[in-house]
Amino acid sequence: MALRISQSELDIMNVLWENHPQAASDVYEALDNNKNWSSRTVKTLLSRLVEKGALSTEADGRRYLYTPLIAKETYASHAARSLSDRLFGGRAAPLVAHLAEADGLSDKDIAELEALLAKLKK
Amino acid sequence: MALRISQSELDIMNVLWENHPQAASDVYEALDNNKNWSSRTVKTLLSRLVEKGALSTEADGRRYLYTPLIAKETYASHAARSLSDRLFGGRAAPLVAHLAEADGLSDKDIAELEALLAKLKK
DNA sequence: TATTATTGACTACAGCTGTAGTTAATAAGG
DNA sequence: CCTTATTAACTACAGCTGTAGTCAATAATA
Repeated sequence: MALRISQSELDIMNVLWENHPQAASDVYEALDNNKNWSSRTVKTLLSRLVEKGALSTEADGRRYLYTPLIAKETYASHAARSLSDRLFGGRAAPLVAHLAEADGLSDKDIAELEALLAKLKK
Repeated sequence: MALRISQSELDIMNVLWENHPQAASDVYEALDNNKNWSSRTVKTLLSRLVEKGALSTEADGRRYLYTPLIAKETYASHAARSLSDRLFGGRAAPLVAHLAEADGLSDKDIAELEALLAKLKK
């Protein structure tokens, strides 16, 4: 349930949510520009995610291909709710207010949110 | 900058954001119903928050009174942004969408968000 | 076939976290 | 004044995290 995914692990998950299955080396390269980890570090994080049950492996010759076992949606909903619970007593509005304040919502963001709200009202 | 506040520490901060300054024993009692920590644990968390620069202390006889050094708003904005960055590429709309999906926005939430958006558009 | 590169398995290690226990000083109460 | 309760300081310790290094097997290459 709790399936705690750490910051660094989340970077790995994001790569695999984008595209999967992928081998460790693929993940390493997909991260390359942003992160400055050694390939060992990527391997370690992958192993930990497998242990935690966040990734599955499938053998591909001598190596593994990794695939997320939990959907990004699932994790995201969980994380979003957890944040709003812990900081705002579960209220979404203050959270959005803080996002807006932190560096502003674009016009596109605003339009998207309005559309979303309209849909929710129905 | 990064000022990492852990889950448990955040529970302490929430108590002190509600009301401050407070002594360790006050914090302990304010938490009592929810959490099942020993008073030692509360003290440890308070000390760590002081070390981290999240709380200041002021002597009150033989004990300390604790006061937050960072505002809840500041921390909340930071945390909200960090989550949306790490999961949604900084887009607020998907985050709200996930909140909504996770257990629904109340009518009041929706009204609040609409008001907020209206204000942002100006 | 001998060498080199790749890969998973295992090991490392310090700092953070959750969750206290122990000690020593001191304040309060009888 | 002696006993008890309170409080901060220090210590503990396992599990998680960030960030790799080493080893051994095997695949690829010369």
